[in-house]
Amino acid sequence: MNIFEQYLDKIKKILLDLKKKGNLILPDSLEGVTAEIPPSKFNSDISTNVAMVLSKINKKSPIDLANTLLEEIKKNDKFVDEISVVKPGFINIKFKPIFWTNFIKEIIQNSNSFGINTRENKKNYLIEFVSANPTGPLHVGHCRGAILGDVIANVLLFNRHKVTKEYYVNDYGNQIINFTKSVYYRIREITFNEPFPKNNDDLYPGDYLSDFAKNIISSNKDMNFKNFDNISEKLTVLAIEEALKLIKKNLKTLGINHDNFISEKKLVANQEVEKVISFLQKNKFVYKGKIKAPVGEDDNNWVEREQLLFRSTDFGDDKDRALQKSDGAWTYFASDVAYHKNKLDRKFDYLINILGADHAGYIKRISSSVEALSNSKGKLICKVSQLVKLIKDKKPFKMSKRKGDYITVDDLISEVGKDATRFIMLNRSSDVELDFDFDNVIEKSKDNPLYYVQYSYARIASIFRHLEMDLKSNIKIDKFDFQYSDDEINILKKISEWPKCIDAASTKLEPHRIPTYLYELASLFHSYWNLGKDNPDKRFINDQKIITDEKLVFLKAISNVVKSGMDIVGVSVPEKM
RNA sequence: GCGCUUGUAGCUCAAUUGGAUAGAGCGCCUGACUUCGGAUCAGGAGGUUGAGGGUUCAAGUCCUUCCAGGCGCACCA
Repeated sequence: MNIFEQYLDKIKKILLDLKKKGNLILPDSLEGVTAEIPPSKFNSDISTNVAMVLSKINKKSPIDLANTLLEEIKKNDKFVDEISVVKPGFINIKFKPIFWTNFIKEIIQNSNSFGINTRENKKNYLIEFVSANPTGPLHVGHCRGAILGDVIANVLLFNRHKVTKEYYVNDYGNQIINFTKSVYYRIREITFNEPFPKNNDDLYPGDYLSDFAKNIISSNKDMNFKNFDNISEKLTVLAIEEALKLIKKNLKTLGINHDNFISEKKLVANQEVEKVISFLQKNKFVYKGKIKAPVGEDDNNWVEREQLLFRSTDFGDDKDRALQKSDGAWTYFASDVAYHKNKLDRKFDYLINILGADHAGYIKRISSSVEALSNSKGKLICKVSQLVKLIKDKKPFKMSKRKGDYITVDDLISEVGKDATRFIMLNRSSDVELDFDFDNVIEKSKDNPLYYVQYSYARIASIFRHLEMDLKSNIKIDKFDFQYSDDEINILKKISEWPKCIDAASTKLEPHRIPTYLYELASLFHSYWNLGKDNPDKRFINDQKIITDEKLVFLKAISNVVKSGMDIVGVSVPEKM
C-alpha cells in the first residue's frame, strides 16, 4: 500500500489518455515524474511535478500545463477534495477524509505487508560485513559497520529480497602466525611460568590471550607445548577457534547472526587463488612488474621489486596492486580476489561489502578486480562506515586505554545495552562521523531518541493495558465508517510515508532513514497525545469510558509501524518502561 | 603530492534520490503537571547550506576550481 505509487499510476493513465487524444506530447520515459508529500505549509496531501517535467517538450508553461492536468485529475479522481496549481508548477491535492479512512482500513487489514515494496523485482544479495581479523574480541571500531551491515540485511529481508550474510575470516598470513605465537607465549607463561616477551611489536599483548591459552591447555591435555614448531599448525587452528568463538559471542550480544563464515585459509588450500590468477592472466590483467614508490613520502626505505601485479589502473586505480609476496605467499589482496571470484560464481544479483573508513582506499582495487573477473557485469557495492567518536563527560576519550587493550563490544553493551548501541549507531548516515555519547545514550529522556521512540510505543501499550486488550493481536472491526480529525490525518500522512522510507533505505542502502523516520512519527504522536490535556475529546480514555474503535485502530496503526521499524533496526519495544 | 570522504543554525545532525519559503534535537528565552505514563508537550529567537563558477524550468543535492577537517596511500590485514 504505497499511496504515492498508486497516485503516480493514476496520473500516468491520465497522461496516456491525453496523448491518445493528441492533446499531449510524452517523452519516451516518465521517469522524472514523481508524487511526493508537499511541505506542510501548503496544507495538502500529495503533490506532483508532472507539469514541470513535461512543459518543455509540450512548449507550454508549467503553470498552463498544470491547469489543464488539474481539470483532468478532478474529473478522474473522486477522492480529491481540493486541487490547486502552485508557483513553479506543482499540482497539489488534498484528499477527502474518506481517503484516509480507506487508507487506514487497508493497512490494518494488511498489517503484515505494510511498507513492503511489492512491485520491485526481488533480488538475491550477498552482504559481507564485520570480517574482523580472528585474533581477538570485537571492539567498538567494529561495531558500527557490524550494525550497519546487519540492518541493511534486515531492510532487504523486510522488502522480501533474498539475503546471505557472510563473514570473511582472514585466517591466513603473517598476522595469524604472530597471533599464534602470542598465544603460544601465553601458554608458556602459564605452563612454564615464563614471562610474556616485552617490546615485541609483532606480538598481540591483550590479556584475552591468556584466556585463549587456558582454554587450549585445558581441552588439550595430551599436547606437548615445549616446542612451537612441532605444534604450530595445530595451535594455529586452536587459537583461531578460540578467537572465532569469542567473536561469535560478541556478535550474538549485538544481535547479529551471519549465515556463512568463509575461511581465507581454505580458499588458499583449495588453490582458488591460483585458479583466479590464471584466469586473470589469460585475460591479460596480470603481469610481472615493479610498483613505483609513493610520491611525497620522504626518506623511506622503499625497495623496488619485480612481482606479480594486477592491472587495477585499467579500471581507474592509482597503481597496480601486488598479488604475491617475495616469499611466494599470496597477498591479502590476491586471496580477496579469489574470494570475490567465489562470490561471483555463486550468482548473486548484488554483492555488498561493508567496510570501515580506514579501508576505504581498498575499494578501488577490489572493485577493479570484480570488473575484471565479471567483464564489468558483477554488481559490487561498497559501503563505508565512518568513525565513531566516543564521548564521556562531554569529552572525547580514546579507544585504546593502553596498547592492545581496546574498549570491546562487551564493555560497550554491558554499559549501555544492545538496544541503545544499535539505535544510536544507526541514527546517523554512515557517511558522517558519529558522536557516541555514553551519558546521552543511557539517559531516559527525550534527548535520547531511542527512549523517545520506545516511549511512544509504551504509551500506546498502556492504553491497551487499561482496556485489558492485547496490543499484539489483531483487532476486528465490523464497520470502517470512521471520520478522522485533521490532527489524526496528519499522523496518517506520516504513516503513508513509511513505504517511501523503506524504499529509500532499501534501494540506497541507507538504514539510518528508519530511526530518523521513527523519531518523527513518535514526535507527532507525543504532540497528539498531549492535545488530550486541554481537550477531553482527544483523549483515548476518559472517565473509565472506553475509547472508540476509530481511535483503537488509529493507535494500532501507529504502533504497528513503530514495531515494524524497531524490528528492522533490531531493538526492542517494551510495553512498560 | 595523490585518492576517497565530509563541510547545513552556537553544538549534534535531517532533508522524500534534482523540487516549493532548507527542517529536527540540544543549548538559550517564555509557558503547560488534580498525568489515558510530564520519561511529555506548546510558543520564541537562531541560516548567504565552506567560497567562487557552471548545467537545469528548478541545486544543500549534479559538474568544475579553490578552502578546511577526517581516512588512506608497501610484500600488513
